[in-house]
Amino acid sequence: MNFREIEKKWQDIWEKEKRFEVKNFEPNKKNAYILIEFPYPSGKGLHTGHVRSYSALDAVARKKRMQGYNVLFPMGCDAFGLEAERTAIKEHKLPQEIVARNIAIFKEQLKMVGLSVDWSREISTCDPDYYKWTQWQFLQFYKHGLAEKQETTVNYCPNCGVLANEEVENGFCCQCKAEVTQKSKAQWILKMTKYADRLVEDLKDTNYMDHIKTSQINWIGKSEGEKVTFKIKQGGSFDIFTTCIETIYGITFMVLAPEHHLVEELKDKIENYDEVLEYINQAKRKSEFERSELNKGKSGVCLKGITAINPVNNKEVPIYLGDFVLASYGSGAVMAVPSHDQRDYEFACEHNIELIPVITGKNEKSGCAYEKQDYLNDNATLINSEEFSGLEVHEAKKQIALKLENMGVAEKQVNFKMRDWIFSRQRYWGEPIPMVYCEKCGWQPVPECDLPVTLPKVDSYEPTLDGESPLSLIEDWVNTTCPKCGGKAKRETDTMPGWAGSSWYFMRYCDPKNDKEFASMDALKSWLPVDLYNGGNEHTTRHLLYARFWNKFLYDIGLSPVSEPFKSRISQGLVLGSNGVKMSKSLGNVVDPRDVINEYGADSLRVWESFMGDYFQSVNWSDDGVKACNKFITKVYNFQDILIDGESYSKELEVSIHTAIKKVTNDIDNIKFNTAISALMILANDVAKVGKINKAEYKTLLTLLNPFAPHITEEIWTNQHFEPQIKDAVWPTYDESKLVKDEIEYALQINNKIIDRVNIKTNATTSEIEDIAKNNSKIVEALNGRNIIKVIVIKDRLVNIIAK
RNA sequence: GCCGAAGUGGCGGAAUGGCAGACGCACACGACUCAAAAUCGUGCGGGAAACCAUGAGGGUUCGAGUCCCUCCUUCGGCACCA
Repeated sequence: MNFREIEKKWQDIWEKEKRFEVKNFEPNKKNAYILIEFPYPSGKGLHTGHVRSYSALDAVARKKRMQGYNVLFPMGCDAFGLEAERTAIKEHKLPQEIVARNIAIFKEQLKMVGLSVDWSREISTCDPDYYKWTQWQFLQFYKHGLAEKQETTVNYCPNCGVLANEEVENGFCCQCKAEVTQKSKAQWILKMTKYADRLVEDLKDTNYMDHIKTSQINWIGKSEGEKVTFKIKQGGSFDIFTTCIETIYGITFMVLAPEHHLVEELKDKIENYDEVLEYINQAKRKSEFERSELNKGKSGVCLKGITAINPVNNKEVPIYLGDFVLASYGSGAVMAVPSHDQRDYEFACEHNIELIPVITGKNEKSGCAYEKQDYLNDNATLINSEEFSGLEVHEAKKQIALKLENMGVAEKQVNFKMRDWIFSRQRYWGEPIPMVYCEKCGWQPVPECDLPVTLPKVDSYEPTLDGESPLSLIEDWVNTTCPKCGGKAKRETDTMPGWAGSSWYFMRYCDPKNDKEFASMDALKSWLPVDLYNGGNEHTTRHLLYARFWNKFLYDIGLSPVSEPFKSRISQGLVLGSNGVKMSKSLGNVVDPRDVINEYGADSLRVWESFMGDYFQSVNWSDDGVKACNKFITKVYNFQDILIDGESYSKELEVSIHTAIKKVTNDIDNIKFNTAISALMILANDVAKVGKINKAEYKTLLTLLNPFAPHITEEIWTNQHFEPQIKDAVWPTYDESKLVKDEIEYALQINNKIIDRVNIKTNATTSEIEDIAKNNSKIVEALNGRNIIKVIVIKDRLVNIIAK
């Protein structure tokens, strides 16, 4: 049988019929929105790992349609990004060309899989008709005060300009191996932190898998504590944030981020300023990630000649710079309590600073700090803390905070781990940020009627050495007029990050051709929220957060109908190469779906990808598995040879059929595709054993298999002239009463050891079952006169007799 | 370092706290064949057995792959979260 030929035939028919095109409103039908993260069309094309989620979610979509839903199952491309730009530079082509080429490959691959995608809604983030609206939405952020320019640091390579984190390897440029430093730069940011609380709070309105909710919550990282002002003896003051105010009497030093403004302000008073400068320069060479690694040692330098005053007892303590303190979190300064914080402890050991224990309960010589998570559980009390000594920790926390607040040196503060979203990139291949700078009027938004601000086509779009975007070199594009005063002005040359376009694409799918607005409210109302959103694990924190934030903002200004855009979110496991390593071109373990489809057919590939293992876990690719699924499909195909008449299920297959319907239905709903396929294989085995199958049974089998193997099932269905056509077939339902067998086998145990197995009538009562067990001859023999202490009856499973 | 996920036969993996290994691969034997492939049938964790087996060690329970604690290993994410 030539699978490929059959599949091509049906794919052409579907396309010609526009079988999967969907209307926004379909009277008498409920809408369902099934979404897969749109792929980034890299030059590598899709590998069999991508096909796993596509075939799985396609099965969900196809089943939903047969259950009477109006299903939106769209596809598009996340086309802006670094890789296309790099490839373009390497191949001396335009990124536009590279992307067009990659999209063509990717579409060819996807179409061969036979997905029920509505291709008429296809979008691409680099299409001006699309990014016009990304820009328009940025302007709304700006107009509502959520976008502004702020000083941030960027990775800077003297030869290659600004680098992405990804391009920095151990502090060196991945291209030219030059040393990378951190450079200060004004960049556009979106004030996502304003939404931090709601982004945590509203997770309760979603059905994300628990670990995904946890990831979101941890990323946002809300913590409540005190902001405390410390005076500097030599003049001035600074703020710190702490969640452990109860340890304030244990402070033996303070640590500032190397970038802290005090260093500059107090430079005349710092006795070892040269040494300090040297340390700051060193810190500039490290990325935040490197600085974050505890095992890199506790580097730091003492600011000699200046000291801080602990407001609680006026004690004078030294101030250090330490690169483990980040300027971007809290106030860029911490109070250090080495007896009760491990990191402070290690820093103190390194720099020979004293320890003052202020909480009871732990041997001081244990070589580590007695930290919050431990002492909070120990009902510990304070020591060495003046009037607070003897208080239980929770009480001390309250009273110390109160005292400091009354003194006017502290206030309650909520901090978030999450930061505002740095939205500028000094890159060519992204959406131009639609802002104009006028000497007189400052930053001005491009008038909405002038959107999109299109990317100019240029010859050179390599990053510039002055750290500006390559767009800055295109003078006739940069120079423009001020929308406000009409005078000379310059365009913003930074572009948006790849995350921008992907933060709202699911909305555009609802109304992809709209040229009046990014999507009409009616269209959005009919589809949102997305019922099932699937994507990679690597996107369950950042992309998901950005998209939720973006939507929440649009919701607030009345442009999105829902406050949470995704009802549920799942993430598929990776498909690794057959050697158990992530598929990559350089390792030569990439499997192209086109090769598999040409050899075994798309249906075999799809069934195998569903069957290969738990959807959420990673799994190794195997060719043998495709072969096995091909065998299974062929077996179902060959049932045409043993087909007999019959419009209702036969007695012989009735239980098998109802069992399969129940299992496949529930398993698809619960994202357990592997056991759904297994249930279908069991049904096929039962049919083979019986040696015949009637029309009603075959139709049900084909319907259940259709979401996974849509081509071959439609081929068989059409060959046999089954009525109605499969596209109008209705998903079968099962009858619970038909699942009940007359008898069930029970294991009879004594003290958890199996003594015998017996069949017991399904409708037997617990006491009847107990009696059968007690009177069983093998049990009686094994008991050998021992006393029965307890009998445990587990319905449909076992009886366990506890005897002494 | 932090956050998240996961470790079950030769392999991929099943298993609402209840008979571990469903379903499939590989393998072996048999049928069909001159032969092979395909197909069909049988067997298939270890052990002669008692028993032993779900990364290691503890715990809860009549009963633990599943729940709790301590470790080890692998994978994904990261912006040290004070």
